[in-house]
Amino acid sequence: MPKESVPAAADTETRATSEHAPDLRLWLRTLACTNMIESHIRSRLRSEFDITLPRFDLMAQLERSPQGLKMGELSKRMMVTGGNVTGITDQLVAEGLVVREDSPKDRRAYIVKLTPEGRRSFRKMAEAHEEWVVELFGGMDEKQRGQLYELLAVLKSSASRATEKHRPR
Amino acid sequence: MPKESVPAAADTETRATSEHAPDLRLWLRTLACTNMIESHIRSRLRSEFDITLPRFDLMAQLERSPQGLKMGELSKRMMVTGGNVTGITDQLVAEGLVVREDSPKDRRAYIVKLTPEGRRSFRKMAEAHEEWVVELFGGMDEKQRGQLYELLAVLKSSASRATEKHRPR
DNA sequence: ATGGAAATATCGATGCCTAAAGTATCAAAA
DNA sequence: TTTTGATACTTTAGGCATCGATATTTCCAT
Repeated sequence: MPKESVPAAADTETRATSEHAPDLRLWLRTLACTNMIESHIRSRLRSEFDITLPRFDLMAQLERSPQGLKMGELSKRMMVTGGNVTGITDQLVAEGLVVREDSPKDRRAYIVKLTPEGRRSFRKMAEAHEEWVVELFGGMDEKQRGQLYELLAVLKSSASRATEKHRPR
Repeated sequence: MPKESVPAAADTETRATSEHAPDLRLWLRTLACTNMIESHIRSRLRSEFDITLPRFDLMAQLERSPQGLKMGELSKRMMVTGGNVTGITDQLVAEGLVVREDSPKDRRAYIVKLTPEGRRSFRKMAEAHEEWVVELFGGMDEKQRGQLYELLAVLKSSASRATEKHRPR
């Protein structure tokens, strides 16, 4: 039985048509780039390290905070809800990459830490991850990357302002 | 009991630290912009039209193909797997926005079409959606938007080449 | 002190997404 | 005609994400 063909790179830009406003085309192109890159990274994390992006992200937070983090702090830093962190942490604990320790100060809370194996494992993955990103952006020259970086800052504050205006009740 | 605080805009850029390679910071900023915009759009689709982005996207495909599309065609155009399209279509059928008709030519296949109500509903949503995007990019001037559009084309082909090199067996 | 509000984490329900396996149909070769 | 392989779709299992509810603990105003 034939394996399902996979959406390799999620080129959302194909949604654009000539009738679309220029801003819409710009947005769809932005989305297409992000999807392509993120999907490539997900797929290599999976094929080369057998890990998912959310788990990698959680470990990245812990690597930067060797003293460990409470579930709620992880949740804030990763910008995801608490219930989500519970599940991802469960998985990493089961894999022996992370431990939950009781907080000595607050019996409601846990302190999550990388295990030695988790730390070792993460460092290898992070190195590869950075190389992939360098490859993905490697077709842009230094000046282009700088320009893009600046323009995205403008976009970010533009979008911030717009979302601000439409206040989340 | 306090309601769970929500990850409003997923600012992945906060993951960046000074030790990160410039390319990594650029990537995280790209991701941050996309997440912020996409999350805003999702949230407004939900609050103003009570619909999800995937359902909106599926309807957008059908709007552009008034003769209807087979499930497999939807899957290809939306760049998602077939099983996914099955689920989303089920929902839209239940809401009366879409119909599955038997293909007269091929008894394996369905033709999915917007219902009149689906079409009416989609047009209203699409108009609002476009306005939101215009607002979100409104803080950039014409020249900046043009530059961004061009730079993203460079990035897209750069990323394409990189993913090409690392051939998905 | 103590009673209520806030904080910490978990759980259950729901939705989107993939990969893999299963069913039905089609088309063409043996 | 029968078989064979490809195609169209569904189903199942697993992961990630949200939301809302709940249990426990802590904090604070009285």
